[in-house]
Amino acid sequence: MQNTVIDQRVQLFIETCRRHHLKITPQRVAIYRVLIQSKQHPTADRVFRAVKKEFPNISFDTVNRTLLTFAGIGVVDVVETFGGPKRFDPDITDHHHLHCMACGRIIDFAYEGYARLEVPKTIASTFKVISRRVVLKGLCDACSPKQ
Amino acid sequence: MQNTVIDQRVQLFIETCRRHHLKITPQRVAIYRVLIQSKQHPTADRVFRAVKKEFPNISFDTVNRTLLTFAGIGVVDVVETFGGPKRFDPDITDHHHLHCMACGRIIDFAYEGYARLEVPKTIASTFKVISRRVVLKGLCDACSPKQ
DNA sequence: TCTTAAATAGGATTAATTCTTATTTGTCAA
DNA sequence: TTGACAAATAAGAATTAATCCTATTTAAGA
Repeated sequence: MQNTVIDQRVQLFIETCRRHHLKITPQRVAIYRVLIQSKQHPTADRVFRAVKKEFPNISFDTVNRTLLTFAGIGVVDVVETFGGPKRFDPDITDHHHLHCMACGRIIDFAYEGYARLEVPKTIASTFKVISRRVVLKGLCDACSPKQ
Repeated sequence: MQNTVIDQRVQLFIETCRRHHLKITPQRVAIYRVLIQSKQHPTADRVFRAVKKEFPNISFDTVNRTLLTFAGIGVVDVVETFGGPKRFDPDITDHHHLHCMACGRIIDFAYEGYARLEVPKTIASTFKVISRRVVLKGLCDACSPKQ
């Protein structure tokens, strides 16, 4: 990702924090920077270890709590998983996920064929839908048995 | 669920176990019976507490290990979650999920509009799809703010 | 019935997450 | 610019979820 793009996203992030009366701390900015540059839907521990390079005595709890705070104001998403530690997604635009059952990799994809996954009327009347996503389970290229 | 339906499903379950050379233990049958009668996508702990009524000294580990074994042979599914303990689904037919973000309830629904969630070609060529599901996040009836 | 590998119970261990408390630090108002 | 204060942090303790270890038991095939 380009530096200018990163700075733009950080700027938007800071504005979102202000709107929610969250203090702009260097830790929060560093955590957000790590997040938006990560491709792998990282766990809190992965983010922690990456941020630790810049802030050697940041605590795990700060990273974890911050990620949950970010999720609370909608700047990151907690990704659906099938057990194991929580994983975070800095891409909050509409997209879908492939889960490799072998290596655990989660791969983003967009597909206009799913663009309007309309919700059945019987559901829409009793359930307020906030987000919708197609989740595919399977085997990624690297994990598929080669013949 | 009717007793005859339960017995039929248990019979199929037993046959599946035999096909996979798994021993038919009373614990496994009891765990399976609890599962197919549960509507709430229970955690291992919930299953444990339910089975404990019948087997007062079954161990949590047995229940948990058994559930994972069942998932391995495909008689139950591990459901997608957003953190927290694993949850299990005895319904292995194609269906979709609503997740209430407030109470954590997971609601099954079927919808023929999603019946053929075709996979984009670019994905299908690099990823072997095993299952597909629409995951909706939102608020269930009980948790929606009333006006 | 006998043998044996698989499964279980129970407790210990590890992993993931959250809580507690003393200290520090952004932010807002003066 | 400074001071006050609520919010945020660091560090470690505590909790919850999951897994491992080992001695014992048991289902299933010979």
